[in-house]
Amino acid sequence: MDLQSGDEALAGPRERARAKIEARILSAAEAVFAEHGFSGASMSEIARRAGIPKPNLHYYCKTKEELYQRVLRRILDLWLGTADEIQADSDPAAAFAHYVAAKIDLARRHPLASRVFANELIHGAPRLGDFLENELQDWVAKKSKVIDGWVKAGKMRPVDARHLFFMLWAATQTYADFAVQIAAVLGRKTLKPADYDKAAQQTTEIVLRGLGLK
Amino acid sequence: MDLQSGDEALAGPRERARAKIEARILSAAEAVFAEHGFSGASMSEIARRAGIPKPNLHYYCKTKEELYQRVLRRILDLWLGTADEIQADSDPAAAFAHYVAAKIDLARRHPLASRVFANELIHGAPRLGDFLENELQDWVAKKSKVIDGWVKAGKMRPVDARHLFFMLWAATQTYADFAVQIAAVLGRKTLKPADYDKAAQQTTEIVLRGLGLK
DNA sequence: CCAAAGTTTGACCGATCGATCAAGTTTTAT
DNA sequence: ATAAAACTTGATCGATCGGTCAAACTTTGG
Repeated sequence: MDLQSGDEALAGPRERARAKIEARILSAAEAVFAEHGFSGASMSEIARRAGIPKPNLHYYCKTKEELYQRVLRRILDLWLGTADEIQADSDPAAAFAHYVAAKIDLARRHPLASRVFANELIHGAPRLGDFLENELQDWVAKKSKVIDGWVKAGKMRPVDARHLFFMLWAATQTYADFAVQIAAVLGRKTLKPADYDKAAQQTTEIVLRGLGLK
Repeated sequence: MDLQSGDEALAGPRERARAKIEARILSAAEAVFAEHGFSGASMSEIARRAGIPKPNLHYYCKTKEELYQRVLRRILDLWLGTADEIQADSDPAAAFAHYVAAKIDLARRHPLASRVFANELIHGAPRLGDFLENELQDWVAKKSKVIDGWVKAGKMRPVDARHLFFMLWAATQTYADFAVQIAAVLGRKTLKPADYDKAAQQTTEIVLRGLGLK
């Protein structure tokens, strides 16, 4: 037998199995939290959806609170990861078009994450810690300076950058958070790729024109 | 039965007392449902906030489900009651400006109602019945025809009316549903009247210009 | 090989939930 | 006045919740 095989030293079967099951747990938890909210979600259902007994779930995540925090953290990092295209030397029109497209794409590819975050906000963000006051505020301040610069340079119409972000966030994330409503109005069971494309196109059109960029 | 319901001024002291306590119950329930969602809300807390013992609450509303439905109904009627200004013979610019202002005003004056509704949508609208497929779809179809008419008459740029409504709903209701986030970014504890005014002004500005109405 | 560490699981606990009951009090109709 | 109807409330129920425990099983390191 190959006792000297080095593969296992880097990532033994146990470590790999643990990573795999933790991923299944976080995925199941995200889905259940998105569907039922924190209070409505039960550890039993999360365990069932993850395919493990409930005490086993508590072995990996001591409390429901800790599990929720881990799910939430992953979502916040996903959230802050967008809008790299809003830079001082970017072309405003292209940057906003790219940002809207990226946000709509996020709503399409990660609707559950968006819903967990939205649910947290709706209920007053009791488990968000200081994310809003620190990380998010800093993020907005940084990006707002860029936009203010564009305005001062005469590249776009004067605008309150923070309220502009509120509008962009709302207009894009609504396709994840309120997909049920949108699908019903459009007469569908679920949203189709063409719906997201149309959303991105029209939102971009209105916003660019509204900012004097088209 | 010689008594016709509906007119509280002509009703006896008992009817008036009942109307009063039922209003207190619905108000308390709306607040608790908005804060904790359906699952997270407890009949005990609703009773406590309404100032009555729990069994008394069950006397007026047999089940938590029934109480929630009554709260929800009131909200849906409030929701459908806006946008009377979107009529074929209206001026598009004035109509949209009025609609945005009315929606922002609704977010300011009834944030709890908006949050209960948003919470319901986020979790897949399991208790909305056929509201989305019937009442709301009809509402949107009617208003969309008006907008399509404006487009055909060359009064505004071509636009998908339904996606336009999704954008307007999102951009306005975000000031109710995600007020915590917006307040944090703006560095406030709660939103000020000036914040809502600025939101209405800038949203109107961008939308009108985006639709070629300014 | 063996003992320690890591992992899995059925059974179970106290707390809280929505809901009910039965015995009260108050109001209404006659 | 009186009985029926409407309303109030402390006590309590079964169900479900988050979480724990102890006994098993599996993998790891020496």
